Amino acid sequence: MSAKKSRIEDVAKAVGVSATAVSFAFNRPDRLNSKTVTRILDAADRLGYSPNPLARALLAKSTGVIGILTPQTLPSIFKNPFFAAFHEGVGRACEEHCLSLMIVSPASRSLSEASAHAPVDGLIVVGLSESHPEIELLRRRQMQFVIVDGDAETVPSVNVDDYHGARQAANLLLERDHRRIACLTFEQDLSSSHGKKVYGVGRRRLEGYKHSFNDYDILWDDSVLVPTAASIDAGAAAFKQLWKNPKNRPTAVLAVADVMAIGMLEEANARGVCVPDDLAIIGFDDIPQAQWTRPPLTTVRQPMVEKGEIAVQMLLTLIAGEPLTDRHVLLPTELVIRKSA
Amino acid sequence: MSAKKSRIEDVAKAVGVSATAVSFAFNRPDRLNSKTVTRILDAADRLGYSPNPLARALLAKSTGVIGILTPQTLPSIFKNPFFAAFHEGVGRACEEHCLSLMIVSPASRSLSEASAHAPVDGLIVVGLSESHPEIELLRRRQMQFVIVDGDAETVPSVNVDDYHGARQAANLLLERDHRRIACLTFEQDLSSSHGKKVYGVGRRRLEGYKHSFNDYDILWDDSVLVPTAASIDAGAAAFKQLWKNPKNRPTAVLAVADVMAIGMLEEANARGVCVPDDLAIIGFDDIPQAQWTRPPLTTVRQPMVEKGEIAVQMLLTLIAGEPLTDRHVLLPTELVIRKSA
DNA sequence: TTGTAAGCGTTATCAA
DNA sequence: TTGATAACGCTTACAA
Repeated sequence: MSAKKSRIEDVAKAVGVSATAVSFAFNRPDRLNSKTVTRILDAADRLGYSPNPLARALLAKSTGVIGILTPQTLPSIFKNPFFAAFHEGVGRACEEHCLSLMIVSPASRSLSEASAHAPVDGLIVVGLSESHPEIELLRRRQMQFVIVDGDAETVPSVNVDDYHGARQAANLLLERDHRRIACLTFEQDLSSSHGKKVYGVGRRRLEGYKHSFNDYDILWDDSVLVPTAASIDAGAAAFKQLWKNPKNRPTAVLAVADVMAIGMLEEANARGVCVPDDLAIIGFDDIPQAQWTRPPLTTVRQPMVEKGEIAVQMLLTLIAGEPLTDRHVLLPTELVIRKSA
Repeated sequence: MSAKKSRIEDVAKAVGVSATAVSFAFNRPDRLNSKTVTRILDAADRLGYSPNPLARALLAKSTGVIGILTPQTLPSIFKNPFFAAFHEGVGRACEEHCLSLMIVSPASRSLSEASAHAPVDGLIVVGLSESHPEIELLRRRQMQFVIVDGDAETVPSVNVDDYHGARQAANLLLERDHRRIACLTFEQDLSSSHGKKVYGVGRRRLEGYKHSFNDYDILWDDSVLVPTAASIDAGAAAFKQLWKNPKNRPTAVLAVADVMAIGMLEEANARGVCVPDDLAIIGFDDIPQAQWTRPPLTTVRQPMVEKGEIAVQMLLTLIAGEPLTDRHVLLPTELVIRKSA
């Protein structure tokens, strides 16, 4: 039915020149007689020819595409406002450098397998630490990449000051005499690989909470932890779980992500539990929605957009083979006090 | 410094076999002595080898990546909640088929130029009609693609019933005796190419408004149109413009996108203008945020997630060379009455 | 069970 | 100003 895609040879034959000439017409028009260029370009247009990007990239060893790799599923990434902001930053930098962006889907495959199939010049890996076995593989394959939101000593990385952000959040609650505080953690925080906690960010936030608890001589008991997926729904579910047993209800909640906090807050509202009087809530991230909840969410702000921009810049200097002035960027966090705590 | 990426030959030499054998070890392990396979895979692992996806794709004529192409900039796409929902649907389908997703950046280039550089198996084109010259090019290049939110008679497309959604929105206002109504339109709606309006969706929504105006014998005057970018900020700016001249203020606003409506609503709130009493507002899309505004936004709902899913499915059958049962999908819209009108 | 050789669609080098 | 030829890194008949 539909004619095959035309190749460089087809154009060459149609015009009566060599393939080289056609290539030149597209890439170095100056090296050809301008009349020839016109003839070639005309024929190309007529035949609907344009150079195969794959063949081109194979030779150039560059596709003009960078990828984002993270263990989460595609739909959950797009549902997550943190990623929206992060992508905005990444997108800004891509735009600036005429790069396209690929969101690599781990799907059923392993991360490294997925990334091995991805025709990208480099990868931004979100939420995985250097010690993760999949990361180890990327490195062995000489893939260029930057870690975002993960522990890294060797590999270039971008992180925010999770620890101090978390301390400020916990301190606010503690100062206000909360003593029964639950923590909504990332699900991965409790899993480990080779005896090391895999997910650096959650661990650092948890450590911040923990140390503040210590300062106030509150004994830390892992039973305060509620592993929660990064979504509104999961936050709502966490509320139900926490509220089930009337004797054991917390007076406050620290969430490692705003989405969880917002889910919890909405569910509390729906059940007639008053925030912050009956339950104080503090989130983390300061996604735009945090301002619009009722009451507005107290949270720890991190520069999500900037994080994305910086990650791309680092990746690009890496790809260019230039030295990085700062291999481990640490961006500040800041407690934003609104009305939920 | 860093050793070059290892190629298939390196592995072959290390093991003392041919490149073919290495290829087989990865792709048809059954065709090789299982011991040989192990030796090869071991060596590959040791050398950090994995097949070059570009070379592979060149041969297979397939990359396992589909692209999304739209005239907007990358950051504005990610800031736009409509795309978040749309991407969620696209992501769901990609996940299901083990596909990765590429967001093609037009950046400074023309759309067709950008897409010509994209190593994808097919494209979902959002917001461009078939008659657009860039689309014409895609087609001539034998690129597989599906149009979303754009007029199409030949090319497969996914759209929602913009016209009737818009009519319902306008009718609600008209029934409630609003007579001075402004319309926030997409910026592209007023531009045209070859004498045809380029952006089908906005045109259809506008036509819906217009016909309802006619039904109520209100004369349509293009001065009610306020071209507005698809962002909260632009919506806020539109409010300022509309409110500038006290004699000319509308009593109601129809926005072709929720983001515009929300920007307008927020700015109205900030200025002490009461919605819906001083100004009624109706949006379009029903993004999640529409429920959380104060007052909650009355709007026209469209199935954004489903739209994305369906677009991918169509694209995949197209790529597979199979016939499409329905080349032009039209999804329903529905007026959601909340409190802003 | 393994290897040889051709080819995927380009671009780079060098010569004409 | 143009063209032959050899890469790029892999897969796949076909042969051994």
